[in-house]
This record gives sequence, C-alpha cells and structure tokens, in this order.
Amino acid sequence: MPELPEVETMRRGIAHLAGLRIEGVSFPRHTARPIVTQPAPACLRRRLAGRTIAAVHRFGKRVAIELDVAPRDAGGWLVIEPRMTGLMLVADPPSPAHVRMELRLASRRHPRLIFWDRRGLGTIRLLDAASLAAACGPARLGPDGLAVTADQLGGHLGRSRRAIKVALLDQRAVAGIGNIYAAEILFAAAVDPRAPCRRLRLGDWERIAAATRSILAAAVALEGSSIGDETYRTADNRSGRFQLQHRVYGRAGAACRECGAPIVRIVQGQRSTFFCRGCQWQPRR
DNA sequence: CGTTCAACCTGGGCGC
DNA sequence: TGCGCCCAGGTTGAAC
Repeated sequence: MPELPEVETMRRGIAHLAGLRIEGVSFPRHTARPIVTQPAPACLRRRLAGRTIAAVHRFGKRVAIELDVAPRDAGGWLVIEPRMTGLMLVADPPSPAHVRMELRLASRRHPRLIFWDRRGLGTIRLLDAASLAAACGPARLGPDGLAVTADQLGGHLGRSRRAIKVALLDQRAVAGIGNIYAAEILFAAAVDPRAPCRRLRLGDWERIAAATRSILAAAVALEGSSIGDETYRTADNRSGRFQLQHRVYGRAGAACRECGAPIVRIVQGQRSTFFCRGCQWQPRR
C-alpha cells in the first residue's frame, strides 16, 4: 500500500502533532509474531514516554518523527515503515485488533497517534542521528521522487540491464516509487516497462523523470490511492482519491482509456506489472 | 552485477 | 460451508 503519496499524506495528516508531549506508549496487540521494533517494546516505551514531538518528516516511504533532545541520547528519530498495510492514524482504526503501537499525547483535541498494521510487516525503530543517516541517507535512498531529475535517473540507471519497471522500484535510484506508481509513471511516460534501462535515451529519461514528479505530485494532491475495502486510509480515516485516476494499475483486461487496447498484466521480479501495448513503447534501436 | 526465491504476516476472493 | 489456492501497496537476505 503505502508508497510515496500515501506516506506523504500520512505525514501531512499528523504534522500538526508537533509540539505535543508523549504521555504514554502501548503495544496492544501481539499475534503470531509481533512486528519488528528497535529497541524492544518495553525499552521503546521507556525511551519515548515524556518526550515531545518536534516535527514529522518523510524519507522515501518512511515516516520519521523527530523528537526533542534526548536526555541521555535515547535516540531522536522514531522511524516508521508502513510496508504493505501500515497506517498512521489520529482517528479510530479500521479494526482495533491490529493496532500495533499507540502514543498517548498530552492534548484533549489530539489525544493519540496510532500505528495500525493488518499484516504486521511494518517496522518501528528509534534511531539516533548516525543510525538515521545510515538508514535513510543517500546510501540507502536516492533522490526523492517528487524532485528527481532525468540526470539523476539516467546517471544511476543508464548502464543497467534491468527492465525499467524493476529499476524504478530500486529505492537507491529514486525514493518513494512502489508497484502502483511505477506502472502509472511508465504509462504517462509512454515507456514499455520491459525496456532495459541501458536502451533508454535522454528523451526517455526526461519523460520518465517528468512523469515521476507529476504523477506523484498529482497523487499527493488527491491523498494517495485507496484500493479495495480495508486498505489505505488518511490519518483521519478517509479514502484517497488517486485510484480514480489510475490508467493501468489493476486494470488488466479493461480497455485503455487512451487507445482502447486491453491493458495487460505481466510479472516482473515476482510482482505484477500493468501496461498498455498500444501506448507504451520500447525505445527504437 | 543481476535475477530468483523464500520469508515475514493477514485476509479477501475465487473455483470446486 | 469449507478447503485449497492465488493474490495484495514492501523489504531483505541467501543462493545461483
């Protein structure tokens, strides 16, 4: 679920909590295996209680809550990675059973912040500045998708033999693109997802970079994509609306809105790729 | 260097 | 109704 637009919407939906003090922390649900936290929940609870939210940031597909200065460096960054089904919520969760962490806040209007995760693949980590730099710095995350340039994309991927669709999911090349937006970006750029990166020319990279910025920005403006029933929700429990703009993702067999040809689904890197054979082209050699 | 596979989890949808 | 499969927005590490 959460790719850059959804995580950015989460960030915006909880940014107003800056300035509030964390009064208590609970980890209510333990199923077969609890989600990954670092450090362990009991220790995390001690280190978070009493601290104040300074600001809320986003690094790629991660939400990073900056805390006030730690008394004895307890780590100043609470980094949450929603993975497939994680949500940051100030509203009631879709189901109480999958609340993984609840921060109780010193505010009557905003009494809590919840991390909810049905599948439980998400992670919660409290990091110091050095660990944050290692986890979210340029070695791990490339330029943000909202601002990536053709030079950056082509420079990083231009000599790769990988298919462009697979390469766009590489977070070191560009941060924030996931399976939905990779498909939508390549449709907007009119590039065949199977095209090897090394075959792409400058004009292709320019269209891909421009489509990356514009598709992600449009999706942020519509608060992300909500597909199916129990799926992505904003922090105050509303649906995103960008799914109404999808041109290829999830539309296998349906007619392309541009040319009428059927959208096809293939598998690349063990994940579904959707594209239109009529509108998306391999570069000519 | 690149690809493939399994693993981590829960739940919806489908065919039989 | 139930069972067994396939599918799902992500990431990581091992094996080849």
